Amino acid sequence: MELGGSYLTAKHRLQTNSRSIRRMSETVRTRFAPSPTGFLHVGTARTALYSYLFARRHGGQFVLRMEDTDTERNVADSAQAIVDGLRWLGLDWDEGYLKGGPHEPYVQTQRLDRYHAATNALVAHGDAYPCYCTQAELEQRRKAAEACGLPPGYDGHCRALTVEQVRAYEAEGRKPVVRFRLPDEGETVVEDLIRGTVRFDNATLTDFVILRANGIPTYHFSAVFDDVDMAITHVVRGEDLFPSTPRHVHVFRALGRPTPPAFAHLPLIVGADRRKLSKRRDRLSVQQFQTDGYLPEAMVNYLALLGWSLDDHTELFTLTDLERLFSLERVSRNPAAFDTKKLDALNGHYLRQLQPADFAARALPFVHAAGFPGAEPGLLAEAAPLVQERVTRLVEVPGMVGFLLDDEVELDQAAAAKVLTDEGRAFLAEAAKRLEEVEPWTAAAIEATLRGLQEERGLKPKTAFQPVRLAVTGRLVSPPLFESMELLGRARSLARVERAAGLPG
RNA sequence: GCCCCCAUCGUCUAGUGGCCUAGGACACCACCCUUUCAAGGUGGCGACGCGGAUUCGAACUCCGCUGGGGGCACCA
Repeated sequence: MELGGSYLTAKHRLQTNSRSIRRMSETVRTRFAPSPTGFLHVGTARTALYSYLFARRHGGQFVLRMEDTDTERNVADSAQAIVDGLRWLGLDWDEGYLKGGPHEPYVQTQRLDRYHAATNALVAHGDAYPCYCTQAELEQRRKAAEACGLPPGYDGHCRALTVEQVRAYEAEGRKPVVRFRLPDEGETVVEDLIRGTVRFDNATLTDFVILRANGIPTYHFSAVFDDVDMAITHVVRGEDLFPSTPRHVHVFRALGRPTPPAFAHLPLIVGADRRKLSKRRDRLSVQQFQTDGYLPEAMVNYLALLGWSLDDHTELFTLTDLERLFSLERVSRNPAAFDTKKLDALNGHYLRQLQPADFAARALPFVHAAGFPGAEPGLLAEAAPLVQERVTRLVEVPGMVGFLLDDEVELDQAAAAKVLTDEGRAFLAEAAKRLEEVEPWTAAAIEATLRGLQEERGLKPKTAFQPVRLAVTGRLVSPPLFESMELLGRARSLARVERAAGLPG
């Protein structure tokens, strides 16, 4: 690209670039445009969800675009991590990154030639101009302005440079940026689907950089350019971008789209401390929730509820439900605090709803990772009904089924001291004998036998059964006892009961 | 400092002038069920930030205040 003198000579107004005129098509097109600077953040994920849902609800298209113009902050593999997160949540995109489509490429650093052509045209048209101010100069003037109580924005220093001034700067070896020229007077109106009509006084808006000295555009330009180029009809994004929207409105206009897309600025998600979610304080990445044992169904449901509601009582939604019911009109305007408790409750709900085989399949990786590489899905599926209503997250499953997987269980010492009294051990000894006779080895038969013995001895159920539970599972808290014994099998159950019976009190 | 947004139980929210002595969910507490832990059931605790104005009547409208959040980069 060329900068400098060429801008000054092209004083005539260019014909509006026909490519940038793109009527709002009837089909809704939304996009999710993350920066590959890390993992998929829960706040970002919610933005993606709402954007996706809005497109689906209206039979439109959902586009995935990578905004990697801050090359300093790009993190290797993070685009893939974001994609993985979206796929895990079940948010499929119709075109874009990794999928291609009519507006390729969908990675901004691969679109530099387009941005250059467009910024050149903007300069020629008078909507933008090269600026040679150095960072140090800007900083100095900003401070001076602030000292006088003036806004810290750009002061328009390079707005009307003479040819001589430009030559002088060029001779110094300065590399210019390109700034977008904003009106000094009047007001800019932003129409927002969630916030309504907001007016900004143009006097508070200052010229901003759209092309860096290194030839890479800034977000405020590339995002707008691509939204025009990709025929995006609805921009759904976080509220943090709301104050930048008047700038964008002007760039849309300059790019030949006098009516910008519809905007929907979502309220921010804040932490339990009501402050912006922070990588340091909060668990933020969708992947982290995945490895902590949350189900995508729960995550989607929770995120949907975090700033949106259907009515005064419906709380459970599948992604498919949401694709039918979601609406931006019902998005809340106040920032929502991320509350893990509610997520936990939803996760427990969805965990309990899973078919045993499905539950087993989802829990298996967690069981394997917890030190039971030999665990079989079949056994897990059998144990599922006992475990499902007792866990909140998948990571808790191994702890619950460990006694079925370990050849030997280690008895909780404190529990043993409490429960393996003389009375308890006597019960265990007799129980072992009777258990040998139980036929068939089913929970019902085991229960009948043990309950018979307990009543015979005049013991309270607790006094009788807690020692058995400890013997069989190693703990005083476990899945239902008789069902567990059935699953464990006669041989292992008996061995454990006998062993505990013989232990010294 | 300047600009913008927001304001109902601890949290997510319903509520768009009378249906509200403000509804639901999560959390919490109690009870029931029960061999443990859960799950489930029943009940309870718990909110319209403050001050004006409009109105016969304000959670709902308007103004001010207070409080919270966001933004003012060659980050997005």
